[in-house]
This record gives sequence, C-alpha cells and structure tokens, in this order.
Amino acid sequence: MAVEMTPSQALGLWHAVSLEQVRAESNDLSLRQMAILLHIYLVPPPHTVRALAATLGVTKPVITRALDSMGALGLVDRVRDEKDRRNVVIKRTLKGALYLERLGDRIIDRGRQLPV
Amino acid sequence: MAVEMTPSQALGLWHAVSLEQVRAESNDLSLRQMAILLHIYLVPPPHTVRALAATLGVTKPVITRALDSMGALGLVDRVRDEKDRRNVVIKRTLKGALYLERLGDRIIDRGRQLPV
DNA sequence: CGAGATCGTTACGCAAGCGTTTCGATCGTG
DNA sequence: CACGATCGAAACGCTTGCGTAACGATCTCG
Repeated sequence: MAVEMTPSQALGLWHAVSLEQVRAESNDLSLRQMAILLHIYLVPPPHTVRALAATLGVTKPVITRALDSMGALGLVDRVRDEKDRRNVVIKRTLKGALYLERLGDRIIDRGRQLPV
Repeated sequence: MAVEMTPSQALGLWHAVSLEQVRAESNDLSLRQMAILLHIYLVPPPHTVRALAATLGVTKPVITRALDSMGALGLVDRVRDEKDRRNVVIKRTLKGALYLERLGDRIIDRGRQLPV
C-alpha cells in the first residue's frame, strides 16, 4: 500500500518536517549530506565513494567531504576494504541510526497531524 | 484524513525525494532556505524578516541572506511596506510557486511508489 | 614485472553561509 | 519636535562547501 497525498498535504508535510528539523538539530545537514546519509542507511551495503558519487550525480570530492563532516559528527564510519585496498567501505553507526530514527518519527508525527 | 506511514515508508519517502531533488535541481537550497520558502508559500501573509527569524529560531541576518539568495533565483520578492516603512513584506513569485509545485509532484510521486 | 587504469584523497582558489555587531531609516510617544 | 525603540540591511572575520586538477596507493593484465 503506497502513501497517498494531495499536493497540499505533500508540501505541508515537507514544510512541517523541515521547520522542526531546523529548530531541533543545530547541526543542519545539507540536502546532499542528508541524501547520502539516507542512502547509506536504506540501501543494502556495501557503499563506496565512487558508487555514491554516481548515484547522487556529483563528483567524488563531494562525497569525501560529506563523509568527513558526517564522520566528525559520528553519523557514519569509513573502513578500508581489505579485499581491494583501493576501496573504502562506508559503515553505519549507532549514532547515525538514532539520528535517522528521530527524523523518521518526525515525519510520521507530522504526517499524522496533517489536515485532509 | 491524515497521512499514515510506517517508519520505513517515512524514511524511504525522504530518501527518494531528497535524492531526486539533488539530481534535478542544481541550485541546491539549504534546509533553512527550503523551510523559509515553504513557510512563505504555505502560511498566510504578510511575512516579515523578523517574524520569519522568530519562527525558524534563527537570527535576522540569516533571513536577510536567505532572501538575498532566493531573490536572486527569482523564488521570492521583497517589497517595502508602505504602511510602516521599516518593514519589508516578502512576496511570492510565479517562479517560486512553480518550484514548489515541482517539489510537491515529486513528493506525491515518490509516496505513491513506496512499498508497503 | 611493469605500464596503465582505478580507487579515494588532497590542494587550490573561490563562493556562500554563519553569528555578532553596527548602521541608517522609520516609527511611536511624551 | 526630539528621543528612544524597532525595523531590515551591511560590515566583519570565520568556517564550510564547491569544482577542477592533481596526487599516492593499489590493482589488473599483457
């Protein structure tokens, strides 16, 4: 069963969640960082820099920098691939999982509160 | 009737829309800018810099700068309030409405394609 | 074994956003 | 009419992210 919304509900949902996200989390991930984080946690591993860059349609340094900053926040981790030591495998963390769990809760809450 | 979602659907929706937004729009609004834009278009006017700052929980220069950059993109407009010339009233534009219409379409489409 | 391809990272110069502080313009009120 | 309050914007120094172009490390394969 898919999620059905009217245009007003769709934008209202985005509005309410964005607003609460801005107010609640001071660390303010960019849209790109958010897309990367969600991709890492929702798509089956393994994840590499190159594959993420291709998926997002951006250059590799963008991914490297995003992993730098999100790694500093403890949201993701990097491990060298021992099978092919050129690769870096991106790992999930407990903190990252909790961060996305909070986001998911906000989306569900706000969705529930939307008018018809 | 509210919008009901499972945790997996909520994050899946955010993931799919963020990903498509990154790939489609090169101009990459920040989360704050997006929240401001949605607020201007979804909440009844008038909107002022000060009120927006209070709503978002940020300082006034943040709003000024966001309006600068989104104004340069044609997504919003600024008009001096003739009743109280200290105020600036933020106006919607056709381009901004179309931008959000595209976003709304993406949200609806991705919501529809979500698995159970 | 060695030349070329591929991996992620780093270096570089630049643009954009931040928070704090200050500013000019305008209003309200005594 | 003048003084204090309030509005949004500008100035300042700083941090972060960008795209392009390189780089060292590692793998592949003739």
